[in-house]
Amino acid sequence: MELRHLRYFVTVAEELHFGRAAERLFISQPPLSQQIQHLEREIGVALFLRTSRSVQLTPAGEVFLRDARLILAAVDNAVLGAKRAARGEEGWLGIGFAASATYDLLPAVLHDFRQSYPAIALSLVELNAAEQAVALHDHSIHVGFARPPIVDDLFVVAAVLKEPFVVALPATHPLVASTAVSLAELACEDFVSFPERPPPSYAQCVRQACEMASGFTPRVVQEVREMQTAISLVVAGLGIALLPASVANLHRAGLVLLPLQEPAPRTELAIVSRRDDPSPVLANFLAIVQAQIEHRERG
Amino acid sequence: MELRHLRYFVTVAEELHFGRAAERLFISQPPLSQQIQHLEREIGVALFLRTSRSVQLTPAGEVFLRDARLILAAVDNAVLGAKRAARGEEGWLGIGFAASATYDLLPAVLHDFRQSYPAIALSLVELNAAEQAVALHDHSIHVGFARPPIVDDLFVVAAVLKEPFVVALPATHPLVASTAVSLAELACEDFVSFPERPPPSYAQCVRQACEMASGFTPRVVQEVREMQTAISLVVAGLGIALLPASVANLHRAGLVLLPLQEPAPRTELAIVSRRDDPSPVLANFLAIVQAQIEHRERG
DNA sequence: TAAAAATACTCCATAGGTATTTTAT
DNA sequence: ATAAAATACCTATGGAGTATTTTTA
Repeated sequence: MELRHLRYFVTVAEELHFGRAAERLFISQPPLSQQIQHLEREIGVALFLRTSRSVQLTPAGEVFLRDARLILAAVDNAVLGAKRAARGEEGWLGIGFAASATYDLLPAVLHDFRQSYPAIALSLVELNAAEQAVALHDHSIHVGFARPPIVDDLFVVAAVLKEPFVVALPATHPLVASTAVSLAELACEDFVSFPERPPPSYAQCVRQACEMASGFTPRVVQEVREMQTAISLVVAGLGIALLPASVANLHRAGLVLLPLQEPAPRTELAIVSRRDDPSPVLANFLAIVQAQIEHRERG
Repeated sequence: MELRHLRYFVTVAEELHFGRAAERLFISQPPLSQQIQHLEREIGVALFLRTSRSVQLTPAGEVFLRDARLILAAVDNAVLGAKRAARGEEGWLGIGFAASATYDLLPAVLHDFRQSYPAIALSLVELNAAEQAVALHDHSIHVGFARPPIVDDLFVVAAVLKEPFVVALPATHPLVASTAVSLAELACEDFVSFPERPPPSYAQCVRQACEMASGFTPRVVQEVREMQTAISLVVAGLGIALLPASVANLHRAGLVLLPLQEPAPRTELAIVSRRDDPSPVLANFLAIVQAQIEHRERG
């Protein structure tokens, strides 16, 4: 069976007259009769009751007519869907993000993207940089947000953000009176930090920042995975933490966030995707990210 | 576009290899490549990204693959549906029934029919005999239950029931002490009855029964459309009524139903359908009715 | 008898086959 | 160098056209 049979059948069912139906289909009447016969023979059921004076649908024909119309509409719809998908307006986008990834840029980007492409299904999954690389490889995500350095020729990496650090202190800490803290002042503090392995990781950024700027290695008393947990431990007095500035959104009673004295090291966030990913959805997403970044740099 | 294109596309999408896909489709590779190209040209979108070493779906191809599979499944399903409809297992059946039609046979028939053909949509509508004739003519029902005589060459009429009358009396009526009543005893009673026009009607049956058996014409003090209403008026003491015996199911406080003395006239119920209706659903329904009748005659 | 569907045949467009070329790894 | 898709060209199936017959209202 071919769509031709369905198109012909629907037209005959609408006209209930082979001659007029053939006219509408821009073919002559005999081949139309034949095609309908082929169709009936193939499905093994009479669809029309014909006399030389009248054509009417059989009950099977009525049922088949409904289905045939749905199928033809589904075909048109599939073509439109493919076109929409080619424009990146339909489909899905898998996004991986590190636990340390911005609590500020990502929500804004997601909001903008939803606004522009409401029909795209978004799949968000928290992954560290190494997991993101694997997920990009096996196509389970299209894009990842992670801390550089990310080195893989399969990927394109674009820096999206250079955030200053903030020092997270419990409200009881002697430094809370300061307006800005220098890294050197933190050399003897206990640190709450994050897993360094596998690299690249945010914890690495923190350690390198301390080593480069002030020559000390932070003494980590507690390792956690989530920003939220780190803050809880700081509030509980287990230590202090260096966090990306965007966590300012996560204010909490008993928590004080102080900026570092300039010139302060910064932590970078990058967006990673496959160089060979042709997805227009991805292209649209990257464009939205770019627009959001530019908007921030201007505003 | 033809279903061939969809079948070929789905196979290539499954194999991601034109050569193997062609093998599975029992054609050679070049025409397969061509058909996919035609498809892509027609919908104006690339569905595959090919190199000489690899074939992969574009995002548009992924979306189109889902739709193409649904369409091909819908086609198979439409064929099965038509076959089921031809066997009278799918479709709909419009049933008209007179207000006086049995409160006994019809529910039993509907129950049996539902049991055997659960996928048939039933459309029940209360119509008098004249309205049923119109509805049968314009195909808004397939079958009607009405009182004979029904004379129209377009129709086949089959008697399904010959019911005795029962006399409906208020509990306060002097005759309630009797075990059976003769029609002659009712000559001077006030009657609650039903519209005689348009014929044929149940009210005609009642009048003719009285005239033939006892030579009187019942004095109708109130005309109603529904059996339920007639019973209410009888209970309220406005008069008596001759009802078909099947209303015994509609018992009510203050209502007494008495049989007529034999030989008593009977009222017939017939089932009417179009002689030219080829519907296997109708055929199945008539068979169920027949089976129910035979079951009653035996039981 | 007339309108309309079916049949008989003819033709050609195009699906599909074979041979070969191109391309990317 | 090789595997695989694309291209070129040929063949033949079957869809569509024309002429005619059959059917029934």
